[in-house]
Amino acid sequence: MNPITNISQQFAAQNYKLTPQREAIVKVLLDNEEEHLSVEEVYMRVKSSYPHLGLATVYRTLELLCELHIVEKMNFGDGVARYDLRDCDHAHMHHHLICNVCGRLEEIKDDWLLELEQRLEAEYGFSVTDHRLDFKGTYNTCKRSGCKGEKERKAVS
Amino acid sequence: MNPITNISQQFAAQNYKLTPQREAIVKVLLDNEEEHLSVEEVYMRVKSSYPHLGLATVYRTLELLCELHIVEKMNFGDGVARYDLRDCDHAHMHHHLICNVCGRLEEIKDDWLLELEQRLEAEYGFSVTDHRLDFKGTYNTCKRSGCKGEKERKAVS
DNA sequence: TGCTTATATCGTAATGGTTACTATTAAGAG
DNA sequence: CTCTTAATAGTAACCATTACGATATAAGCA
Repeated sequence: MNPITNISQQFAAQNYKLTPQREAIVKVLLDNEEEHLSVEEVYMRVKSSYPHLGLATVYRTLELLCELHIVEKMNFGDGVARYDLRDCDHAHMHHHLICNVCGRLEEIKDDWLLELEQRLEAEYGFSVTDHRLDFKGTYNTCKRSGCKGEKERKAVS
Repeated sequence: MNPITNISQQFAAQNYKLTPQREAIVKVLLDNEEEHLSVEEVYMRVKSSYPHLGLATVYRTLELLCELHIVEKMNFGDGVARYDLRDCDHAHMHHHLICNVCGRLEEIKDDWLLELEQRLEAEYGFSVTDHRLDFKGTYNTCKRSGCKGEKERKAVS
């Protein structure tokens, strides 16, 4: 199904309207699915298709999308919140690799934690609704070139 | 070894001094090892043993402790940075359970990810230096009482 | 003991991401 | 068409964090 139609239905299901502004924001997210955009970045990009849109609307819309579990808010420790479309029912099933040297951020789509989550349920009486798994380290192909260098990285989120 | 002495040596090893202010801050961290204190919380507590201490010093000291890998800076999405003493060589070997209902935060000391990290090395050419694993969900013993209620929780980090 | 230099601290002003607020506009209901 | 409610725009306020200038403490050296 067309993802916009799909999201529109999710809005309607909870008595929210998919206004042109909201639609423009959702489109930016869909067009940049691979990236983790900050509010400011979303704002910049949406301006080209909807120049009159206000920053506050971006904040409000992203918060709403979060509530509807359409996007996920995340924080990589660089001082700004970043947003990521959730992949339908695979919701939380992805992890991140963050390179200390070049800052590259790769997403891994597999879910490696099902077994662990079962163990949490059994041993801790804790039923998981979401998780987050980030690895920091270096790509072996990256070890020589000091694009940013580990030294100047700010402390980690 | 006395943890203060140990940390003092780590300071000296990198030509930093363990001033009374810094020592007071470290002591607060040691005395609250189980909690993840925010800067403001550290500031409040350290005031009782060192009333004259300034907020900026807390910020600077925690940043320094971060650089020395004595504490870890983390972000749980509540808008403030929180700090956690690193457990000597087990550095990154702990995970978090965060309860949606009551907001409780439990720490799990085991490292469950060694196998995964080997796989990352082999399949992705990525060598891990640190990781972070947080689970969100609910404790089964917690399901009834609506201390905070999931509804009013802010969107997740 | 004094002088010099570097390091830390203090208090506060500035910064910048985020939130709150007021007026205005658009959408539905009757 | 009018009333009511929801959404947006623009901006002011908020608050955690950082930067800054002045003062104080410690170390090195004569």
